[in-house]
Amino acid sequence: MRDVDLERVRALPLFSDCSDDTFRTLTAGAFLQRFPAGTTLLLEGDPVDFLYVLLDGVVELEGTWNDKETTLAILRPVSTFILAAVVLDADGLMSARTVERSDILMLSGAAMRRVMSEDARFAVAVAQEMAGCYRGLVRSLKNQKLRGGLERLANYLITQRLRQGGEPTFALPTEKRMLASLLGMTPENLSRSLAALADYGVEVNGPSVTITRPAVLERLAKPDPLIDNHQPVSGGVTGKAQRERWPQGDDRTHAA
Amino acid sequence: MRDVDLERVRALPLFSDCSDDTFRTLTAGAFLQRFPAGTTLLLEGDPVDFLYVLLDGVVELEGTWNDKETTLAILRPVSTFILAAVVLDADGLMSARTVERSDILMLSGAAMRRVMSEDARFAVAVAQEMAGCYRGLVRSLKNQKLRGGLERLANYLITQRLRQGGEPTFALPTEKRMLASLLGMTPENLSRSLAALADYGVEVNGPSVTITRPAVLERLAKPDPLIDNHQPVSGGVTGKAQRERWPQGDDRTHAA
DNA sequence: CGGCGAATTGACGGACGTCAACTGCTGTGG
DNA sequence: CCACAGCAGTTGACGTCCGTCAATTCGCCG
Repeated sequence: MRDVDLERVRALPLFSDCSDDTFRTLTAGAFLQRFPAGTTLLLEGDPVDFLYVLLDGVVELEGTWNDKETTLAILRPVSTFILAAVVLDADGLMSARTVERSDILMLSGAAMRRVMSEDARFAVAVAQEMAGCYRGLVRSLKNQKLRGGLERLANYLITQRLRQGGEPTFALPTEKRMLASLLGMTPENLSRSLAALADYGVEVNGPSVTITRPAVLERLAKPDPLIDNHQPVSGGVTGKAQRERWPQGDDRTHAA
Repeated sequence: MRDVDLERVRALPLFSDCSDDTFRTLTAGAFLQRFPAGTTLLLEGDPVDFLYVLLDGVVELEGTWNDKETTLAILRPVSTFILAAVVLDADGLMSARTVERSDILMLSGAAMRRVMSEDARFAVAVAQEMAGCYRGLVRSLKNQKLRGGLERLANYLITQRLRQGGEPTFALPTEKRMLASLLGMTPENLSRSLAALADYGVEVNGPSVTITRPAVLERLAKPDPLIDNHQPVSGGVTGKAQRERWPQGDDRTHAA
């Protein structure tokens, strides 16, 4: 395993604060693996033996019931997933699939649990990570229950624009069918909703979206700091005025 | 504060494993307070200074957006809430309201955070609690996105019956309007859905519900261990056969 | 060049929200 | 003690949003 990758893992909030000993123990038994697109890493209901760390690529977390499935999160590097199942040594509640070819680090779940009780700082970091994930899900649930499809889409676009640097035009991060599932609608309906947003200054061209009149779109979307987590991604420059309106700094995007 | 109450708090998974020192530190600065029904304990977006422990009564957690509100959880004793905000020292993402007169223990959030980094066992317990809450929310989100209103209701009734001891007739734990909000529907629609379940052997009389043909109702509901957390509540006796079908033992019902 | 799957569009139906009227219960004040 | 206001719950009518089915186009990869 390359030092570069090790550095990137060490830089994660989850690991940045633990002792060198702890970090060595965790990474000693770990292995880095490259998966092709479309690989199922973990099946809903199966026991979870590893903590996964996505270093490169894209991973989808999905849930199933009665032959229907829904996307619960779309992960990009660097993020960890299925932490909750690891902490509790329980079966996974969702499946994990690579969307593109992905480099994934796998850390022994047993080692994680062992090390937690020895390194309080690490245990605290795990608790904080879990808390951030929890809050991400609270946001998702409010988003789902309180907003209609069009509003969810509008807010999603606003969030994406900010996450990708704030330029008026940006690219959708995945296939539209997956995006539809994430937003809790059918692909057909996403298509129609995107068309409907033309009236609000949204131009769509394949995966490329440009927001020509942000103010108009915002009046429809009514974004809310208690639902939409507009934290800028690494490299994003956040203006002072904006930081004041969106004071949250915590919250992971998700991750089980 | 009475010893009886202290014992009950100490018995919670969150506190059962920490050192006496830790527990004393936490409870030293704590106070037990009795609130009348309908009291807002915490407003969405406000900073959170305390970890709340519900010792008696009923508390509702709710979220708001655009003049609409939705119930995210209904808590009964003994449970903690807004742990996530305390761990991250962040603003609450949901409001908390007493539904009935409630006895609530309030623990200093600052003390919680301080003590976590000193007592690894406690930090682990916090991480586990957060993980359980997280998984509860994953279930909620799947429930919301994958099932229709009637199916959510049917599963809710099945879960309630099991939680209350498995008798064919049991009582709804709250007003129907709040239940409707929890299930993500309007009161009118809950009313209609309950009526519709008559065909599946459900008899409703005010707050009292009796399930006359469980098998028929289950065929509609299709309960799933990866969504419905049928863990029996204290005192509930779980048969062996059932334990095998529902092997989960973890997961808190929710709690922020 | 042919085929498959993603995306779009239209037509249709069902589920769910909204509005309104009515019932029954409870607590309050004359 | 009764009248009445107020609210939870129910029921009906209606409209809208959204899912389903089908047909078509487009781009990509074999």
